[in-house]
Amino acid sequence: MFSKACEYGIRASIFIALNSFQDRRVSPKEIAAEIDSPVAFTAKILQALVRHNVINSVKGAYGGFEIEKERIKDIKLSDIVDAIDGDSIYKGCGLGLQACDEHHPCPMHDKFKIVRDELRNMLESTNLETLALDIKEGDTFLKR
Amino acid sequence: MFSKACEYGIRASIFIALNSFQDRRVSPKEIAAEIDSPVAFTAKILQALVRHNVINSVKGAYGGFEIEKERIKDIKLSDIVDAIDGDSIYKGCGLGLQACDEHHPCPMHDKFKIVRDELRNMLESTNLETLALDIKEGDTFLKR
DNA sequence: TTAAAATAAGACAAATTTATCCGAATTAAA
DNA sequence: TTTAATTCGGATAAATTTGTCTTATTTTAA
Repeated sequence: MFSKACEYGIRASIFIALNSFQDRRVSPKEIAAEIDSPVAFTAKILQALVRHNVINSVKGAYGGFEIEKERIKDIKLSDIVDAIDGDSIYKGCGLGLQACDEHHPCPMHDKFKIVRDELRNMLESTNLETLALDIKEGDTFLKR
Repeated sequence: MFSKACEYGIRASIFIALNSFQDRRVSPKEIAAEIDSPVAFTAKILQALVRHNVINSVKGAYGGFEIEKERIKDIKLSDIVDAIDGDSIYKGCGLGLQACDEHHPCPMHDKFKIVRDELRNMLESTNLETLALDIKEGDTFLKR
């Protein structure tokens, strides 16, 4: 469904949000350990998230990655997916046709549209705050 | 969402079904031309579909690919996806966790489950007959 | 029996994704 | 101002997916 990069990106963003609630910046090393991902690859993904203004980075000693507390509730899963995988997963044609739309539908179009819209709605209505709070409560997990 | 191989596989299967209704066998060349895909790669995918008993092949002169007429309505999209991409797309964890389930859920688990189940239901309730008939009516298309 | 028309299968190549490594740039504290 | 702790960026490599090519095998018809 999502690329590995995107999976790591979502997991990393949740972990960063969780720490930002406590004003803690985290390093790629700490993030990778917590979400069980390759460090250097994770660092690359973090840079992409910084470029897309999903997270912030602070260079130098005592630096690390963070998200402004007030923005945590405004960051949606779709923002992260957009930044890493683009929007084709919840906007494109299920059979990969470039020109697929209502006027020139692929055979799966109508039925796939329902699924795709459900996915889009889910990604656009789920924010980092909600996800981070569940982790905090110990209800959900970021690895295994 | 689906791999290229899977997209080609679905489109090819629909085209084969369409021709099998008229007792016509089709070649990889004809299929690739019709669904706008690379011939040799498509041929590879067809072989995988044969191995998984989704379609039949007949070797030698006057051979080609076909589906027994009576089976067309019994072949579901999920059979094709299973054969080429496996079932992880509509059964696995959205964040790629191996151990994600009700007892050890990832942060997206509950919300993703709804989407995933919708996808599974769609794939399992859509058969080749339905898809082929829409093409026949000129309502839907296999390329562009 | 031979030739032609097909699929089958495996080796190879290109493109993309996933992953690693290293040096440069930046920043805070000593 | 120096040092240590960081992110940033680019080069490289490994793995996977996508795609090509060539040779075998099978089958029908002449």
